[in-house]
Amino acid sequence: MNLVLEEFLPYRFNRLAEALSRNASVTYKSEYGMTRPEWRAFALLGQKGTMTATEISYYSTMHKTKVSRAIFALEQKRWLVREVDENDRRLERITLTATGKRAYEKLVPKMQQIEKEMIARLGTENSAALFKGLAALEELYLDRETAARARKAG
Amino acid sequence: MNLVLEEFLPYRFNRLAEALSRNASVTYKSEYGMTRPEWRAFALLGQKGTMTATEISYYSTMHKTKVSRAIFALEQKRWLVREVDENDRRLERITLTATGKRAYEKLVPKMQQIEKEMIARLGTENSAALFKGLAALEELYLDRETAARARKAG
DNA sequence: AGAAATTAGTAACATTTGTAACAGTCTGTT
DNA sequence: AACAGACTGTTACAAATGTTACTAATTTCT
Repeated sequence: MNLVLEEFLPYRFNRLAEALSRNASVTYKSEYGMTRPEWRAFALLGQKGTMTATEISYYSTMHKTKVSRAIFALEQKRWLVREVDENDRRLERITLTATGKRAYEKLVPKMQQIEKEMIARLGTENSAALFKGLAALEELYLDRETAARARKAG
Repeated sequence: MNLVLEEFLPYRFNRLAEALSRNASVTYKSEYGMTRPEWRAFALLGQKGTMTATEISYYSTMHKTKVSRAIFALEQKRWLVREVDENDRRLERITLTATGKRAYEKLVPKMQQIEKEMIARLGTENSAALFKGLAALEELYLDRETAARARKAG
């Protein structure tokens, strides 16, 4: 009858997720004034091009109201524009503006650098172990489609 | 210039942390009506015995206002009592009541079972890899003391 | 065709969380 | 002793998030 909180896996994951996010967010927060939901939507738009809010929600695993607010904020910054889809007028096609794309091109290398340094500090062996473990967990704990996307992404 | 959100480590950690927490919280939420902050404080009190709010905050990595609210809720449930420390009257010594301890003894095995099943599903090899990777990350990304505690905890 | 159900996105409301200020207590210096 | 500074825990206020309800558009079913 002895549970040690610090060894409890969900707690360890939460603590690490917070630490890694804090570490990564320094750049997009301080240099670009973005929140985490904004960063996620922004990263997806840069990655995939035109998307709808529902698609952003799906790929970012964020609730649609959160996405709605993030998109609004990015729109205020003039980093994206919306266009009503003429075939289905419920949909809004969301696309980064030229300004938004420039910001994306400047921000992404910095974010990649952060991740690269993290993996470098971990070392080859530890990061191989980590990635193996993460992939296995994702397979088990993310819904089938999400896991398939993660697996395919490698 | 191509960042894939689903491969981005902080995002993967956040998504998994959410999934694992959701999975674990089913039990303490539905059966015991506890929130996550309450569960963390409760688990620590059961684990370590009498503590102060500051100590709970330290070991749970939760802000003191969050701890304050969690303690208040657990007190309403009659699961803990406070006693002002006579040597330093700023401090409150917090201890589980007999009722609280009974709940702890009933809840902990269930939570351990959840974790055990998770590790079993992962398999020996994957969980070994996962634990190795997590330990290495904690070493790098949690502050020195926290990491030392985690390492010592094994 | 036309009613009923579904979908996309937003808005209103409630809850949770974070930030800043606070009262009470203790410590150290003079 | 008395003052400044630091510490513990709570409270008041602000910001973020989640839940529900809604409008408008589309699809489905009869």
